[in-house]
Amino acid sequence: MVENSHRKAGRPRTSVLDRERITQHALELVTASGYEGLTMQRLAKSLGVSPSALYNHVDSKQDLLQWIQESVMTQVDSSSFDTLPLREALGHWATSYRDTFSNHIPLIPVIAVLPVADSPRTLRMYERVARALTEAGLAQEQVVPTIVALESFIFGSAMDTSAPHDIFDAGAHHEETQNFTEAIEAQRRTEVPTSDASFQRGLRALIEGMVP
Amino acid sequence: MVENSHRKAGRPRTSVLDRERITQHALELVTASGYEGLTMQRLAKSLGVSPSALYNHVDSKQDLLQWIQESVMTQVDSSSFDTLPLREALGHWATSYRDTFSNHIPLIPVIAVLPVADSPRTLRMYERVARALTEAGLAQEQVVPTIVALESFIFGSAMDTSAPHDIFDAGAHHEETQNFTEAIEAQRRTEVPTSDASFQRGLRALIEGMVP
DNA sequence: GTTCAAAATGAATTGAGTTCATTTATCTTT
DNA sequence: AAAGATAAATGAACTCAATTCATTTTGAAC
Repeated sequence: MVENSHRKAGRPRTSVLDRERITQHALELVTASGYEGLTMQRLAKSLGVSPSALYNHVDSKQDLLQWIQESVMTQVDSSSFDTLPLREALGHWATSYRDTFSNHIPLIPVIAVLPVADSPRTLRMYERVARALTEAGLAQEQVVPTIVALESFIFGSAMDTSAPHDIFDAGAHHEETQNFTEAIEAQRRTEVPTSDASFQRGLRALIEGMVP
Repeated sequence: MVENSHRKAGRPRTSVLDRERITQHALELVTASGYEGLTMQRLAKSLGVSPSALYNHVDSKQDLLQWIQESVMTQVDSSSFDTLPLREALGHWATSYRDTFSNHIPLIPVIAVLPVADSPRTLRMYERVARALTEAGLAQEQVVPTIVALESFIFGSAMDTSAPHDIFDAGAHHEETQNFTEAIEAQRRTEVPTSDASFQRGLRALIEGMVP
């Protein structure tokens, strides 16, 4: 464990690095060149420091990804629960959640498996949604399954946004896949991107089917 | 591209390796020790061959993962569309799909982004579902969004199954997250695993809300 | 038997994350 | 002001991936 908080004795040299600066530079790297571009070496260079110096502050790259998650989480907008009726609020929140993580897909497998206690912001978000669902009269034992189902759909949909637009091209197999091929064509004619149409459609169904 | 199929001239030595044997051994490795255990080195050793020999048959590890995907896809059961009413059939299919990929989570980001033309079996599965939806009278331009929404939910839910059971422990933050904490407790009392309850609940909502 | 080309080899390359002994710099204490 | 304590930073090294390439092996076709 790395501790940078309560210092006691014999002061060391003042540090160039701290969690905030590291996270900020990591996010800049990700924005500029994606998660493939985020290596400890490059991050160190961006901070003007040697790679090993990072390990005085972060335990591992996994750890760094958690810091990034916590930061990215601030982009998810939960404010609609204060201003809109439940169903609309859920729609806004879910959309914001998906759009945010569309740009941070490699975080998803990390998040999906990590204890929420490590991410206060995530926890606060869950609490806000749970409160809204409870106040709307949803049976208490259904609150968590409802949130998890929505989140699973959101994560899956976020990954879907990174699919190439021609992902469904059947290539050589058009004859054997008539129904599917024609459905693709029909959808294409609507001129709505498949991932958006799918997200809207699924989200509506989930909310109407699970939320009072 | 690697071609092992139509041979023409000057016969070389008979190969120890082919797609089938490579895929089979890769799957054994994955089953035995997960995807972290699947390295080209270990795969080569399992096949009694040097790592570089693999590259006469596979272009890259990505390629190998696609082979695995194609093989794993056979475990997804689409037969219910021949025997059950649409909604029940979708339920069976989706459940089988999720259960299959619960054991192959690292494949999900690979699949989600890859052209389906590269996976004949996936394509056939889509065709089967598309046909069922079309025959049931679903508007043609809604067929693909319906499938994609279901699949996003399935993938997200599959990832969720690998979460630790105590993922929602709020740790030190119980006071600030009353609603959520109590919801967790209520859900726990049902003695149904959270991931299963969530999947059932979301799946029902999606089917009822999207399928005639 | 000679030829030819695919298959297999093994050494080398690249690039990642991480560790560690050592040095640096600054605060605290005397 | 000097000494002591200690976090921070360094640079070299280590491990372990995937992948490449020059070379050798080998078995079918002629």
